[in-house]
Amino acid sequence: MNLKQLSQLLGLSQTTVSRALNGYPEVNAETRQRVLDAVRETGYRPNRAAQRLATGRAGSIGLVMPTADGIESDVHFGEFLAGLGDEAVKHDFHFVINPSHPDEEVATCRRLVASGNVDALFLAYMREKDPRIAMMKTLKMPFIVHGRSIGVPNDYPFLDIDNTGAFYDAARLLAQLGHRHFALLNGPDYLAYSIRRKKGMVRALAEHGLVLRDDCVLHSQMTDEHGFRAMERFLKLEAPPTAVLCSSTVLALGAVRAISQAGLKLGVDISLIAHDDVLPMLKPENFMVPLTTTRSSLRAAGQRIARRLIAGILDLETLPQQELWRTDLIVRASTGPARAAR
Amino acid sequence: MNLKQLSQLLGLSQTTVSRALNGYPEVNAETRQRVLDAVRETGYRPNRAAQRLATGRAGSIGLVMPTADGIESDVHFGEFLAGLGDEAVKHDFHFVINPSHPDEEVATCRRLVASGNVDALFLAYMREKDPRIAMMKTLKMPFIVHGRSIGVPNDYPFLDIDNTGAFYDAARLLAQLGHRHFALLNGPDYLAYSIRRKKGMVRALAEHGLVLRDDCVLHSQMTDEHGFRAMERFLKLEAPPTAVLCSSTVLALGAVRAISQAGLKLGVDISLIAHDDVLPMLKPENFMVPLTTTRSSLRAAGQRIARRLIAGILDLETLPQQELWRTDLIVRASTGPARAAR
DNA sequence: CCCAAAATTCAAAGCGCTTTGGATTTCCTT
DNA sequence: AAGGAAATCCAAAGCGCTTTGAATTTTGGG
Repeated sequence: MNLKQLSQLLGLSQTTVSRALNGYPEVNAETRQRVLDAVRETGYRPNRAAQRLATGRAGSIGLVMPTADGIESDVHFGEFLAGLGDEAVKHDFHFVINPSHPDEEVATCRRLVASGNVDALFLAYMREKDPRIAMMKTLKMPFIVHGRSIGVPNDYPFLDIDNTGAFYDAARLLAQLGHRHFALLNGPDYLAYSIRRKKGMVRALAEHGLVLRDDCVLHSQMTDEHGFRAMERFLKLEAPPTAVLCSSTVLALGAVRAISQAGLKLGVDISLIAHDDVLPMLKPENFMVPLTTTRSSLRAAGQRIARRLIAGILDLETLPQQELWRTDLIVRASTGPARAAR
Repeated sequence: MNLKQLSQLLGLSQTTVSRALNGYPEVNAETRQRVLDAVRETGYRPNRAAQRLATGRAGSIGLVMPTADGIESDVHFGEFLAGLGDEAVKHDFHFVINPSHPDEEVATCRRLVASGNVDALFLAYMREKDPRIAMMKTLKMPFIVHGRSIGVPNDYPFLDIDNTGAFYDAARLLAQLGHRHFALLNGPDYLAYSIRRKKGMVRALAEHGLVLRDDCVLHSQMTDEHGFRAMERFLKLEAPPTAVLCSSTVLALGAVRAISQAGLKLGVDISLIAHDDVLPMLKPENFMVPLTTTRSSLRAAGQRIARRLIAGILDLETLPQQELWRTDLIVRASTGPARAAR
């Protein structure tokens, strides 16, 4: 059943039916109702490909999923996607997900845009001097960056959380509690948020005359295993850290295990603060020793980004182009005064 | 730059250029090379919408992501998606992901198919007597089911793991070790795999004259928290279970915590076997007490499904229509003889 | 009642690509 | 050198929808 058949059935022109369907004003209310009824009865669905070809719009937003054989998947991606989905489903939008090797994201983005399959692009996993931003600015396609790059003009639409501030606050709290030896379990070193978090931490430490030693820093995918192994390694150092910052509760999971396996008590012998993306799968308050965290819902970010993207495509409303969300520092039992300071 | 312009530039007809691009034989090798060169220089990209409209093919596979505001996201979804992606990226396919409230999956599937945006559909989160299968059979679109429904004719293409067998084996092992009181931490009760796993477990127990008590069964989303709370509850029973089966390492994570919090030793006081989807984020061998598991890589399943789907669309090769993968029972330290049986 | 303005409806022209059916050239064979 | 097959290439017809510009019908004021 296509438009032509439907219009013949109704004894109307394609034009009128099309207009009735798309809410144009110049169609008689009664006629419109007839059309709508016919649609319901026949189950007519416009062919999206044709619609797209005619309008140039696609009804979908594109994203590049960094993945490849042998590359670990990122838990956080799914949660973010769920957020995008919550919002997208309300407007009958869908996503076009283009998998890409992490090192070919620029090319993949370009292809995705050129494919005409998407109305807007979502960019994430920002790197330092990320070339995708400059590229997107040359195209006229709406886009939003989740996160921010570093070292490029800051004049693109983004939604980011205050990573620097979050880790500054966290590190400061621990420094104030008297800790002197710090460790950081961070995300991949090429990602902007990792860089910012480290920077925030280093700044706070500097204000207390402290430094972050290179051998107390991990940069890796955020899995339980990496957290465990790194923490294990840190604890074997001659002056092991007593204060640890984690970029994810998943890393924290492994770290906590290493800590208790070493016979140390979290919140007593060693303090830990993790960044909490509010993954339903793993809540910091449910850890054996509830975790102090810097919190910001990844899912909420996804919802917001979808909202902005869709608004941009549909010219609905003008939402702010740049948002920087604060994180909440939530103190639980995993942080306590340093031993020596007691 | 479109086909018309490109063909004018080359002094050829659109037909010839199109054929050169799509590998048809009736075009001179030299001419083809000229076309290819021109494409490289101009950066011409065919408009997918037009291509789609003309061919009816979309170059993408559709999937429905069950999500909604307030509904927890499923960690396993991301890992599976990564698998799909690994394979899809090799053939320049992408996904169209349609978010849907879990209760409206049938309608969403139908819409997705009707939209003409996808060449094939992937179905997951199968339920008992799942209506999507019958629906898909009436349409002519290729599809693959991840998992199997229950109580419907078994004549559709699927890839499933032997859930019944996995949990049968696991339960039998524990029964043989002398355990008499069992518990099950399972996925949502309406999902087919949950039902099968329970069935396999119940069968093994029956063979040993044992039963699975209703108050020792949890059906829920697979999160750490649910695992923790349920286990906590189980341990308060008058005759607490000494043998636990978990549908996911994520549930196991919470369960293990509840167990050690109760002062019990895993593998000694209580035995636990979890199903392991091989999530990079959470490996059973890294648990404080390494977990005995039934293992089957979710990502591998994703890869395989994408492979079959794409082969189906492109008529590449004929792959088996139904596959049932065995799971590996891997014994680690979380299982031991029952106390009383020592 | 008449006529201009407003309200509806329509025919037809794309959107950019694939593909059918033919036309034109080239290549062999006899 | 003629005839037919093979190799190339092309014009034009869609694919199903939106949208422009115009035609037709209604409406309302004088």
